[in-house]
Amino acid sequence: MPDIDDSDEFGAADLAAHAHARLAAWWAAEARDLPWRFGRATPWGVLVSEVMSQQTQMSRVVPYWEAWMEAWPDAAALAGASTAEVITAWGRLGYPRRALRLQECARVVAERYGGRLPNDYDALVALPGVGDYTASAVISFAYGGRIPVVDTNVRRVLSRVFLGVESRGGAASARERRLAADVLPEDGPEDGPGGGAGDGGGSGSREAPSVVWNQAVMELGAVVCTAKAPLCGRCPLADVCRFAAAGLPGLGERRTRPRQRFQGTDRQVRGIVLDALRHAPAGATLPRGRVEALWPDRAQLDACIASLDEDGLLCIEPGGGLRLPA
DNA sequence: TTCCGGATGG
DNA sequence: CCATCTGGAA
Repeated sequence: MPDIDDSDEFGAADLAAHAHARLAAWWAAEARDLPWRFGRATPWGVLVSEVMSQQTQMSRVVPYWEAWMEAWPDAAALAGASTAEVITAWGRLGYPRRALRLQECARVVAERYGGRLPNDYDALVALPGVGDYTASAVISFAYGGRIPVVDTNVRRVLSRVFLGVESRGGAASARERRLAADVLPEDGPEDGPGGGAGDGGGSGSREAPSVVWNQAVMELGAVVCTAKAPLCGRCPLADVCRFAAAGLPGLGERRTRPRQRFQGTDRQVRGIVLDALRHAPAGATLPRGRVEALWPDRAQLDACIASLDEDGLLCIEPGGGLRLPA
């Protein structure tokens, strides 16, 4: 289905030609040297980096990723770890359910795919903890495949540059997805899959234009084209950006819902409980008395413990003591 | 005080 | 739609 606004389509395609070259040059000069970039990580390592990065700033992810990959270099290794080890190693990255899903994912990859991460979208998106974003990111960044990668940063950048408006909260709109597909550069015949990480000798020298574009758009959104305070003075696309040309209308107006505070929420309580378990001796049970001292609101505490139990993040012993799952 | 690379599963 | 986690920086 073609875009309703034809003039917009042609305009976008025109801007894209400039944007591709500008962003590629910017990426070559400015990309942060993260350890899973430039062909230095296996596809599995790239997947781990994406899962960790979904929830945490890169600067905090890097040391966790390095320790994690050293402990469990591939899916088979992670599949063989105990759940308690995995939860402990996840540390304070946050959203520990994702650590469990990553291990479930590793077990599926190990058992069903012989330890090799699939390289097709349908197989990837069927893995535990892998949705559209992560599947696309793995195909592009790890396998060098040509596919749009759409996360919040990408939506914000593309919407600003090509449409001149802020992207809206909630799921990506059909128009945003179409835009991401429309402006994705074509890859030359010699730029096909395989140029990325994983196979290819690890030089990481030449990535396909679509791969560079995907990474560069995300990077631009992370460090320059930020939500509330974009650094247009340092943006390689500033002179072709429709949002800048329009005077940044409605800058930062994106969320429909005000952000939930953290203090006093179940999320904080769950974090406190899990952190106590991480610091208990390996395999030990945290006695009920110690558990009750963790949070003054007994009803909330017990509700959170029950939800952690349901999530598989801890086990409740008969006397009310808690321990990490085996 | 608000913001960060908010995606995934229910 | 809704819940999920953390801590440092701006």
